[in-house]
This record gives sequence, C-alpha cells and structure tokens, in this order.
Amino acid sequence: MTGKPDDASVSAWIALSRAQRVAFRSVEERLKSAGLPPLAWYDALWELEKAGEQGLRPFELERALLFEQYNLSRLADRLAGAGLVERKPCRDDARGHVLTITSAGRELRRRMWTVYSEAIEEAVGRRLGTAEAETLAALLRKLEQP
Amino acid sequence: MTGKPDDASVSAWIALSRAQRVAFRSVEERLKSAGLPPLAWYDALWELEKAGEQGLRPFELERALLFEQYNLSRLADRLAGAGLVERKPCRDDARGHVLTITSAGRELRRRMWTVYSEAIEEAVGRRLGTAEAETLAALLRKLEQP
DNA sequence: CCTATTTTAATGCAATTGCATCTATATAGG
DNA sequence: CCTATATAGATGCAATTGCATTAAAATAGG
Repeated sequence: MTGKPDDASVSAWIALSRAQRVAFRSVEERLKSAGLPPLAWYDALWELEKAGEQGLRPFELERALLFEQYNLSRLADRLAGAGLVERKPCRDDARGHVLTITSAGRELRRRMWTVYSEAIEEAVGRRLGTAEAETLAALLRKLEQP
Repeated sequence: MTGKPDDASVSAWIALSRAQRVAFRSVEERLKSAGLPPLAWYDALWELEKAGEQGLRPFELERALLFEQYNLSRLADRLAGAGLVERKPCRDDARGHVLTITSAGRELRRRMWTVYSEAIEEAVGRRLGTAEAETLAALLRKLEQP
C-alpha cells in the first residue's frame, strides 16, 4: 500500500498538468500557424536524424518518444507517406524494419526547429532563469525514474 | 523577436514533456484498471463540487480546466449522460446554462479520489521530498503566467 | 528439433479530439 | 431603438487515439 500524498505532491501534480497544457498549447499553436506539422513529427524526425544512416527500429523510436506502439506505427505511416522517412526491411529481424530520415525529413526538421526553438524560448526561457530551468529539469527527471 | 532558447530551457522543456507523459500514463492506468473514468472526469467533478449548489457555467469550467470549448461541451454531455452532472437553464443569460454536480457525481468523485490520490503519491510523492515537490510546483506555476 | 512463449508491428473499429461553422443571445455604439 | 460585434455553446465532419486483436517471426525450454 502506497498511502496518501501530501499537499506538496498534489500541488506539484496540479501544476504539472496545467503547465504542460499551457506550454504545449502555445508551442503547437505556433507550429500550426507557421503551417508546420505537430510536435510529434518533430520529435520523431529529430530522433531519426540523430540516429543517422542506420536509423532506428520502430520499437526503439517508440521507447525514445514514450509513444504507444499503435501510435508510433501510425505516425510512421504518416511520415513515410509524406516522404520524410523511409521504411527499409531489416536483415537482422524479418518481423520488423528500420526507419531512416530522408533529406526532405531533415529539411523539414530544420525548418520546424526555427519555429519550435522560438516557441520554447517563449514558453520556458522567457519565464525562468537558467538556474531555475536547470532545477526544474532536474526535478522533472526524477518523476521519470523507476 | 524572441530569440533562441538556452540549453537549460530546452532541457526543461524536454523533461516537462517526458515527465508529464510518464506520470499521466501511470495515473490514467490506475484509474482504468480500477474501472473508473478518466482524469478529466475527476477534474470536472471536483471543480463542480467545490462550486457547490450554484454550480458553474460551462465557460467557467472550461477556463478552470484549461479545456477547449468543444471538448468541454462534449465532456459535459458525457457527464450529464452518466447522471453525474445536471444542466440547468441560466436565468441571467439565456444563451447558456449552469452545471451542477449530482449526488451520484459526488459519490463517484469520492471513489475516484481514493485511487487518484494513491496514484499521485506513486507518481510524485514517492519520488520527491516535500521541499522538492514545493519547488517543482512553484517553478511550474511560473510557466503558466502571462 | 519441436512446441510454447515472447516480441515486433499492423489494423479494424469505437471513442475522442480538432477544426470550422452555426445558432442564439448579449452587449456596444450610434 | 437598431445594427454591428462579441460571447456562449453545440455540432458535422475529418483526423487522431485507444483498445483489442491479429499475423509473423524470434527465442526459450524441453
């Protein structure tokens, strides 16, 4: 049995919910009003760009992004459909395949970053000093741990 | 022009995204596996319970919960359909109505809280000390500000 | 080797969300 | 009072998400 949370935990929970909603909404709005696809596309493209030529297996990307399996499967469909990602057969494992970013994908990611980075500055940078942002990041990472 | 975010802001942004996903997923899972409705229902019921007999206008609830207008409209449909909430005509303003919680709604909220509160303890309380949780809440609240 | 289990990925279908729009009432400005 | 604009709320339709299941290949255990 886990027990009841104290008030500070509940406050943090509520603040997490609200802050995330406000911040994400503002970032998504900026992307959309720049005619760009949603955040999830960026995240996937960026992981694939970092992975380089050898790409990533869908299940790896799924874990990196904390996506549900079926959501990743469909996101990959859309990205491939838009020519941003390639699905190559995987010789080690005939069940799966490997995803790699195309040059169109890299190009779009780069364009998205110009908007996305400004949106992060607006949503976070403008509101917190460097030390505060670092503290926040460290505390949030504790919530991800086992 | 807003400028580029520093590394600390980007780290905080990423950590916010991941922490929120992990924490919410775990809480939603607990509710579901206890056969209870999703978080959003709880939040709405709780706001209405706090509002008491006079209830809240949909637009007030929408702002309190940071919901989109159409999402709130449909959530209210579902809550009313489940008998948890009542829609009464509003005499001050014939366009709208007032939402109040029913006793079934209060009862469900109470049952949800037993699960929800344990889930918060598991997602937050167990991972942060009181002082840390307070710091986190304070920093997150800064992200909500104008 | 053979079967049982696990892992990888896709998909049909229902529920929810997002978008755009619509109706009705309220308020402001002349 | 009358028109123009703003606000409250609902809704049709498309896109996305969630759920459950499926198929196929890989791995484990006898």
